[in-house]
Order: sequence, then structure tokens, then C-alpha cells
Amino acid sequence: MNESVPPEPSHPADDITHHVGYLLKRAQAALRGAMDKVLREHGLTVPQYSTLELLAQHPGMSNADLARATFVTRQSGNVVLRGLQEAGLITRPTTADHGRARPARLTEEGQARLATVQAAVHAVEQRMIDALPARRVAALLTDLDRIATVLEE
Amino acid sequence: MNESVPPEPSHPADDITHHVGYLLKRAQAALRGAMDKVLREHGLTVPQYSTLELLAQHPGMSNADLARATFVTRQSGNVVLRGLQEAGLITRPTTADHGRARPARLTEEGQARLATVQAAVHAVEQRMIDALPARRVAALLTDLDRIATVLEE
DNA sequence: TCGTTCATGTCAGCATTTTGACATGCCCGC
DNA sequence: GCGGGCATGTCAAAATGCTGACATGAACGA
Repeated sequence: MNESVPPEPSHPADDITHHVGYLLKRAQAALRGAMDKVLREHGLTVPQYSTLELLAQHPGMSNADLARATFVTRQSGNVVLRGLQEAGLITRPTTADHGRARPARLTEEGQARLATVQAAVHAVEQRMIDALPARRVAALLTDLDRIATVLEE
Repeated sequence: MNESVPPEPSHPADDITHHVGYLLKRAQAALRGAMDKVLREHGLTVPQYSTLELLAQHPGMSNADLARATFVTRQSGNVVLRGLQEAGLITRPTTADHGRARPARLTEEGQARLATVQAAVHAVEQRMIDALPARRVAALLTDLDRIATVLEE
């Protein structure tokens, strides 16, 4: 059953802007821009927000954990963590009780700041979801997961 | 190890790593990494490849055009263009015949280099597509397009 | 016990990208 | 004509991210 897509049978690559990779990039760029715009009003960057959100769900994550989860290097993650610490939004023990990992946790102020921006960020995500047929959202999630998984190996 | 996840069974929707935004980021990061790895063997970066591909389809695009199409600033686009020009893969007129825009075009060597890497890059994209149910690919494309469109405005 | 291996945190240097600014050249309404 | 408005190219400086390197601490097997 290949009849549903007959437009270009012979030419495999016509318009790059309609390839999966390009659209993935475009959607991600648009999301990044929308989040940046919203977060700037609250004095946070996207990496900072992501870190706060992760720490809220998993208190005690180390710098290396957070770096992996946010898709940056440990070095970049460290910079973000220092910024958040200077802003008083997180705390890290000065000495590691086990290994070298220093578990990070949200401060009261960190939790408050996160709660403030969550509404705005979630509104952005809702705009995304509302733009899609409701019954396709779940499929999109599994598809994106499969793409990531197959390319990560 | 990063053993940081024995906490309470939170609701699936509460886990950020299953949100659309996070999966979009993860898929894009994985794609970027896979393309980087493949292109490095041919001495090209992802922005350079993207620019070559766009110029192959649309000869004469200006720096500003390319910057918009690759989701970077004009300044960054200019750096990429200079690199490609130094490598002898593209040419740009030293003076603009109309306005300030200087249309870029692939050289013979540029076309050859592009043809060489296209197979490798397309193989990556094929791995993505093969990881998905065939009948969902078209839906994924339209969904990504809708996400990008709604967030770009 | 000891040595190897691995993960982590951190420093330094480099590359890339962005922000901000400015000059130049078209278009379009007046 | 001609002026404002806009898009483009480019420079300089700052921000951001990465690679390479090193030291420390834990886990594991000989």
C-alpha cells in the first residue's frame, strides 16, 4: 500500500524543508524561541528553567546527571548550576558525602520561582498540543521517542 | 552511577521527559549528534552541510536567506559562508549587482562534496524513518509543521 | 591489599553563536 | 524628487558551549 503518497516517486529528495530532519530542527527552534521569550520576562534562561524543573522532580541530581538530562556537557551544566546557585535558587553541599557528586536541591526561592514560570511555560506547550489533532499527540510522543532512541545508539 | 530515581510513582504526564517539548529536544539533539558524527568524517559541519544542501536546491540565495533557513543569525550565517568560500565549495560575487545581497552558488567542487556526503546523511534520515510505523511518517511531518507554525507567530 | 577502571568535578583554551551597532542600498508613499 | 521605513552585510564585544586535560573518589577483580 504505497498509493497514499505518489507525488514524487522517482526523486527521493526534492524540498529539504519538508524532510523529517529539517522539520524537527524548525519545530525545536520555534519552541526554543517561544520559551526564551517567555522565560526572559522572568529572568531565566531555557537551560536554567530545564534544570529547575528536573530538580523539582528529582531532588539531589548531580551536575553530571543534569548535564546528561539537558543534553549539554558537564562543563556547561556546571555554569548553569553556578548561576542558579548565585541567584539563590538552588543549594549544593560544599563537600560530597559519597563520591564526588554534589547533589543539588531547590531552595524555597527556587521552588517559588519555578512555580511562577511554570504557568507561562506550560501555556506554550499547550499551544503546541492544541495545534495538533488530539488523538495524534500520543503517537507523536512515541514517534519522537523512537527517533531519539534509534539515533542515540 | 547516577542512581537518582527511586522516588514516588508520579503520574506519567508529570514526568518532564515525556513532554512534547522535552522529546522534541531529545530527538533533535540525537539527530544533531548523528549528523555531526557522519559529517565530521567528510570535513563538514552541520551548518555547512545545511547551507550546501539549500544552495543546491536554490542557487543564488543570499546570506540573510540562508540564515533564516538554517535558524541562525545573519552573523553566524556569514561565518559559515566564509568557511565554505575559503574551502572553495561556494562562490559569491564581490559586489552586489542589485541591493546589498550577494547571491551564493555552489562550485563544481561544492557540488561534488555535497554529492559525496548526501548518501551518508540520507542514511541517517532513513534510520529515523525506518524506526517509525510507515503510515505515521506523513502525519509526523504535518504535526511538526503545525508545531513550528503555531510557535513561530 | 592493591591496581585498574570508571565517573565526577573542575580548570583552561578554543570555537561557535549571539547581541548590539552601524553603513549601505532598495522600495514606496508623499 | 525625496524622505522614512526596511532589508542586507559587516564589525566588535559578549555570551555560550565544547574539547582537552587533570585530580579525586568509588567500585571491582586479581
